[in-house]
Amino acid sequence: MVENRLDTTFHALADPTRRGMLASLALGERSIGELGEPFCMTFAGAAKHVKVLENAGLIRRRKVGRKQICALQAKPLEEAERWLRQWERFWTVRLDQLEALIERENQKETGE
Amino acid sequence: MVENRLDTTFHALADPTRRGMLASLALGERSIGELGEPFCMTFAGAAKHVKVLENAGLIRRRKVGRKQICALQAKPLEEAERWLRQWERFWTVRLDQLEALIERENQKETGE
DNA sequence: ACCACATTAAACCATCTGGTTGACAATAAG
DNA sequence: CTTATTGTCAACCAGATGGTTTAATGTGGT
Repeated sequence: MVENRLDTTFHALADPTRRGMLASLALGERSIGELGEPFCMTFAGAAKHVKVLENAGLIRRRKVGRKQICALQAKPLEEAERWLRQWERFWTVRLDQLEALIERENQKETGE
Repeated sequence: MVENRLDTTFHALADPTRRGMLASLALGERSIGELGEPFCMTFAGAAKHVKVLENAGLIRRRKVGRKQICALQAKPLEEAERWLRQWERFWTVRLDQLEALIERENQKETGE
């Protein structure tokens, strides 16, 4: 189901555990055990999240002795951010006109 | 499982059909039928995607006659973009040093 | 009143997800 | 060699997802 790069990137980011792991990696490299430690979770469970991040290209692993050291790989994040930036005008330029329009509609309809 | 705003936003974006619907909405308002039309899919199937987008706060609906007119609502996109921008330094400032480091590691290990 | 259209809701299905457990492999250390 | 550490793999589970079909609702047009 998940096919292209944006799919896998956004999917990887749609989970607080994985975003936490990325935040942890932002502070420095971590082994899988270290990455999973903050979350109440089995080692194998954490390893699955790591694999999702790896498949999305968001981290890179290298072996050091018996440890797997993970490091952040931000390229896919850049692509995702570029895609999102495409929509910037919809929350800036159009905001004023949209808001007026929506206000008017809300008064007529739900009034949320 | 899906809890906070970033979760629902990223999850909604992790699907090409839904991103396509957003792209369609970028050109103007659309009914659910119009949104689903480009994708080989049942109406009910398309309506489910629309509901995901709505739950993520990415679209807003209003009733016009017997149609449900959907309009883009970009606020959550802005939040997601802001979160992603947080990582910008990892694909800019650190890129040079990281690349050198990774190169050295690759030569020693896998050589991917 | 009646029919066609736009949408909703519910039941169902296959697959994916996020998590567990337990068995196993590889490496460091004693 | 033996043992503890670090990680992989496969099986399993409950629940979510993405899709279908079918039946029902609401609305507009005639």
